[in-house]
Amino acid sequence: MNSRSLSARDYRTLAKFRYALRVFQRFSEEAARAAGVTPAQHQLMLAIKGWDGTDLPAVGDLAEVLQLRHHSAVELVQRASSSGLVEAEPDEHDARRQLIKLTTQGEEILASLSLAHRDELQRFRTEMADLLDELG
Amino acid sequence: MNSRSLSARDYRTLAKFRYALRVFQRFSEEAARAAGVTPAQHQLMLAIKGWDGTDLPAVGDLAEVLQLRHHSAVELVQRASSSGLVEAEPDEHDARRQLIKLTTQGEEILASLSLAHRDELQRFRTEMADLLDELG
DNA sequence: CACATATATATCGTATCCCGATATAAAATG
DNA sequence: CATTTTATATCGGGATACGATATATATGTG
Repeated sequence: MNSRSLSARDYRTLAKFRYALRVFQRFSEEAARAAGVTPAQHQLMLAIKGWDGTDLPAVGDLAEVLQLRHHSAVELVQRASSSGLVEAEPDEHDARRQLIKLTTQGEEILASLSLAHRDELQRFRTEMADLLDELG
Repeated sequence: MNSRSLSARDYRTLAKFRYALRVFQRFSEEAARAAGVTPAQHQLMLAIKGWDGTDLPAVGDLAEVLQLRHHSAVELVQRASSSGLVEAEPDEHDARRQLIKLTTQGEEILASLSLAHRDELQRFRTEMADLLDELG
C-alpha cells in the first residue's frame, strides 16, 4: 500500500479486517441481548467494572472510556439505571459529579456475559493476530 | 481467568481491550462523517470493494459480510443508493438478486477514507497486538 | 468577596440505524 | 404444477447518539 492509492488486494485485506471486527462485535451484541441487556448497556457495565481510578467513575469518565459525548453517556446511564443495572451516588467532593456503580444485578449479568465471551475472545485473538500481520 | 469467575484484573484487561476497539471505531466514524458519509455507508462501500467473489455482491452477500439482517442491508443499500454512493443492477442469472457496485463518487470517497485510515490502523495494530498478548 | 469562566450533568428534539413481522417475487424441488 | 426455499422489499417501532441548549457547581481573578 503506497501513499497514493490502494490495490484491490489492499481493499480485500481491509475488508477482511473489518469483517473480523464485525463478527466479534456481532457475537457480543447477541450475547448481550440474550442476557437481557442492550449492547451499549453491556459496554457501560464493563467500563464501570474495569475502571482503574481510585474512586468510582463519574458520568464524564464513562463518556471518555466509551468514546461518547457526555450527554450520550448521561442518557445511557439513565436507561441502565431504570433497568436496575447501575446506580448513581453524588460525589462528596464535587456536587456536580455523579459517581456510577453497578448494582448486584448488574454485577451478575456482567460476570455471566464476560465468561460467555471467553471462547469467542480466544478465537478473535488468533484471527486478529494473523490479520494484523497481513495489514502490516 | 479461571472457568468460574474473573478477577478485577481480568475485567480491567477486558475493558482496555474494548477501549482500544472503541477508539479505533470512533476514529473511523468521524473520518466517515468528515467525508460526508455515515459510518455504515463507509463499511458498506468497503464490503463491496473488498468483495472477493467472481461476480458483484448481491444484497444478501453484503448482509453476511456486514453481519446484518438482510432487510437491514436492503435499507442501507437504499440509503447509500439515493446518496449516489452505490448502484444496483439486476443479476442476469437470477432475477431475484440485485448486484451492488460502487459509483464513481463512491469509489473516490472510499479511496480517500481508506488512505485516511492508514496511520490510525498502524497505531491500532501495535496496540492491539500488545493487548492480545495480555488477554491470552 | 464578586464576577466571569470553566466544568459536569441534564433536557429536548432529531436523525440514523437496525430489528421483527410481514409481503412479494423468482427459483428450485418433488 | 404445487410446494418450499431463497432473495429482496416494506412497515412500524425502539435504541442509540447527536447538536443545541440549560442548569448547577466549582474555580480563577481582580
